Amino acid sequence: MATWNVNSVKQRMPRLLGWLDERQPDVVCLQETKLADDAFTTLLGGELASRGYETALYGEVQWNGVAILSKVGIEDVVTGVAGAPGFPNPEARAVAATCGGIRIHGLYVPNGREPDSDHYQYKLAWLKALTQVVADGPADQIVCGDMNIAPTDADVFDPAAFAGSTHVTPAERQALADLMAAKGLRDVVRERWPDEQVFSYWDYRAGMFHQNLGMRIDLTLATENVASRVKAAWIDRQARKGTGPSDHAPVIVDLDTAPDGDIGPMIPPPSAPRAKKRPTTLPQNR
DNA sequence: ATGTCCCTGTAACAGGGA
Repeated sequence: MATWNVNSVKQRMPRLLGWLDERQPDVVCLQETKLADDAFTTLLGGELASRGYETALYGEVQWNGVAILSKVGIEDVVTGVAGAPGFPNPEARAVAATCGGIRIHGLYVPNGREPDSDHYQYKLAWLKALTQVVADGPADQIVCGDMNIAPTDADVFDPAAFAGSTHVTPAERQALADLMAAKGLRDVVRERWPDEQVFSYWDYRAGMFHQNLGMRIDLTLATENVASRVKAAWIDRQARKGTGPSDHAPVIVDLDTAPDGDIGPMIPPPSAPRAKKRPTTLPQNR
């Protein structure tokens, strides 16, 4: 499964379709689609259906917008977060569905803008309501998306550069910690890369991506049942390169098809045939 | 520090959001 803030699904369509064909995820959570549901379906419905995806959409005309794409079923769809405030009206920032037996929450958490602003208070209240929804949910859950919070100082390129800014304040980090504690959620990408700089967002401006001056604010959090099935977890930086990228990279998590141990080891036994060595005469790929 | 990109509305730019 994967989560990706695409920053306009209309602008990102060629990149998104190519990426789906390349990575072939079973479930994808999209954020900042910036498209009403009827326009989303007109634009992408056929392309997604031909690839085997069903969709759960919660969009708006101009801002925000979230979606879940799934090849493994999409049941009990819920849009929005029960009990969450609007700003002042409800915004399209959350969609949940059960896909392949896992309750998936695809989220675009409010930005917060400035500490102690109305929008910042909205962000904290919204996260508190989300925490209750997740706490009331089943044992198999994934909470993912653009959380607009860097969990620790290791998740920003320079903590000093973020002094006085949102995304790193103690209150935001505490709200995230409370959300994780409510259901024992694990940050599966950080667990896989405990000592690496792994960013998911780089500002478009000033060559930030080129210099790897980014933040890790797109998270995949999993309950114990699901986290124990994780076989790989990474941020797909390739998708941030080249022409017409989003400012966010996708986060990809591979799950075993059954709880750990049920289908045997993933590493082939020594007797398994090895892949042929590549001939050394191939031209260098540069 | 605000150099980019994306949206809408209104008209080939302004203003908001990230």
